Amino acid sequence: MKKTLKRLKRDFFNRSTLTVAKELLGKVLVFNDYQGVITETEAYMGFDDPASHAFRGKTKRTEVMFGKPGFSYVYLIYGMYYCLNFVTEEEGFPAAVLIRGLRVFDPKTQKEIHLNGPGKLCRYLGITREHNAIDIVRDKHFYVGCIRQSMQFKTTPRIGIKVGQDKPWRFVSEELKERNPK
DNA sequence: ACCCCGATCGTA
DNA sequence: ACGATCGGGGTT
Repeated sequence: MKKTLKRLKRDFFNRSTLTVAKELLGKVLVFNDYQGVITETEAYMGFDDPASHAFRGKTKRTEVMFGKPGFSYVYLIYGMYYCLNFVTEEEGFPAAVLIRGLRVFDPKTQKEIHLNGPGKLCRYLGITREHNAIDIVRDKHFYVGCIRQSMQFKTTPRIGIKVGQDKPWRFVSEELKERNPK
């Protein structure tokens, strides 16, 4: 019996970024033939968050962060990895949630694997710059669905940043048996 | 035109 | 602990 997967609508993303980041844990990311449970997220938001790409104002790259909630924000980091975010909050307020961890069923090994890390996650799924600024509330092959309620999680500072470490805006699912990255 | 450096990862 | 690798964004 297949569980029904209810797609998250615009209203889900049009809320406080911290709320969206926490509630995305346990939700199902659908990307083409892949489905995975989100296990780790980080929030980047507003004009007062120095770690956010939008901190210094709107640019070509960060434009989508200022746009409507429910769009993807994909960028290249360190010249070799992509990172996937979902835009949150009302249009004009720059904010997004970084997807850092995913449990997926690997068709090759027939085993569930844990993609821990935003770069590894995008590399495995095949997410690139072409998948930036996609409306994941409307797209047929790229969206987020819900099969269960909420998950237990812990809260920590964000990873890999030199500023904004005072903000505990990383959320990690407690159901993980694997060690935490870093 | 130039330069610095990053929301990472794998190897040492 | 460090190198790979390159585009974004600030500065000249």
